[in-house]
Amino acid sequence: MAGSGIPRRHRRDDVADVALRILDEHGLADLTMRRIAAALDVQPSALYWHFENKQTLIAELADRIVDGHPAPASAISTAGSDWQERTRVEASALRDALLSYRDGAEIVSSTYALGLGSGRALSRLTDAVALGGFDQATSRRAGTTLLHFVLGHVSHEQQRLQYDSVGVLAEVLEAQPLGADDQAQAFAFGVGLLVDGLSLARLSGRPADRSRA
Amino acid sequence: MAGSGIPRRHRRDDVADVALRILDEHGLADLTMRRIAAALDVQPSALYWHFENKQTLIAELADRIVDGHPAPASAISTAGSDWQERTRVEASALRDALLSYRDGAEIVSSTYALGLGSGRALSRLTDAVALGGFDQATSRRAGTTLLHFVLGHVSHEQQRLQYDSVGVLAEVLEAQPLGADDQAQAFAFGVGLLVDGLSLARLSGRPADRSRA
DNA sequence: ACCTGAACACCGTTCAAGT
DNA sequence: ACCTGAACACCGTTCAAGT
Repeated sequence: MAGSGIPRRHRRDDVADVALRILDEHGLADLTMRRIAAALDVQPSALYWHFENKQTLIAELADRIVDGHPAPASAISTAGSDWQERTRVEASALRDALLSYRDGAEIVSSTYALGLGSGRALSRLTDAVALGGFDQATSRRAGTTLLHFVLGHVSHEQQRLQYDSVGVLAEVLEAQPLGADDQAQAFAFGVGLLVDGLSLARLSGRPADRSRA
Repeated sequence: MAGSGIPRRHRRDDVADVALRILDEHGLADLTMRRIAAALDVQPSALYWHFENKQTLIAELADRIVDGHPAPASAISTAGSDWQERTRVEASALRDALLSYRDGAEIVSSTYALGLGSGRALSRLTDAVALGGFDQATSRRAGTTLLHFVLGHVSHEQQRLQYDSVGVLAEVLEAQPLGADDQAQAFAFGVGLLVDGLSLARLSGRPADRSRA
């Protein structure tokens, strides 16, 4: 029986490990400090020796999710110095990373909003765009725009997954099944729009260009 | 003294009214059922006669926020049948609507993610794009992409506002002040990118086009 | 260095009963 | 039609004390 005898001892990484497992198996709503503690066979208060608070712990998870699934070297070398392809590759890799854990987009999105986490997701996208020779401010804004789109899209995508699995959302207006392929296509569409917009900015020398067709 | 005597009686709208006031004055974190009840001089359980649960109440607030701040008729008539201008106008009006209440973007975003709410924000953007003669699927995807960007951008914007006011976020990496004008410019940049991307799709006849410069 | 035990100050929601 | 009162089953966080 656990619970009697000397207390279990853990390191910071152990806490993050089980938190990530609970996240993936039960979702963000069930990721409570008390549940993490129970899985470690420890009192809830013990977690506060390892992490200042819950948000800090979640920020650690966000970094692991983003870093654990970088763009494959093969795709990067195929893209070469083609900034458009490279941007698509990085966006797609980020999507894969977020999809690799339940509620991954929510985790990364809230961490980003709070100004916590490494910011690696943003810098990857920004660097990919910068390959196109845009000035720093433009690259950063484009990176931010891409990040907003990716986080929003995947959040939505993951909510659908969850509801489809529980069988809710049936009675809502536009409830066609919307399979994985449709989602991937819709994602590529959005990224393509942004990349095309940037190409046009490069041609005309002006972002947010107001010229008419 | 309140609290003694016959119970206060309210209608559904009264509940939403004070909820919206609490949201704007104290933020989403302080928008609890217990606090709303206290402001109405009523027990928390009384709220469940008017709303099925908290999410349903929040969905009502989301609809009010979006509907309460439509694009001005003057801007719409100026845009005329110019789908690009109309899209910019609708995106900008949506941003204004979200900014008009504290944490407005979060409220609308979570409601949208849960498949609740009227979906008017999405349909306005989609309709604006459709003015350009795109097929229905393309208009819808573009509308979704725009919505993700707007929600993501304004969420971020409102988080900054909150932290700047409390004085946190000082020690974070990229902590330049970033005033209201910069935010508006960054917003216009993102919307411009999407609109430009769509223009290009229309020229070439293909969305997410893969042609090189 | 890492954890316990107990407490503090909260949450959303349900439900029988009242008027 | 609208509300009370009481309860249920939770939260995150703090802190003195233990080993």
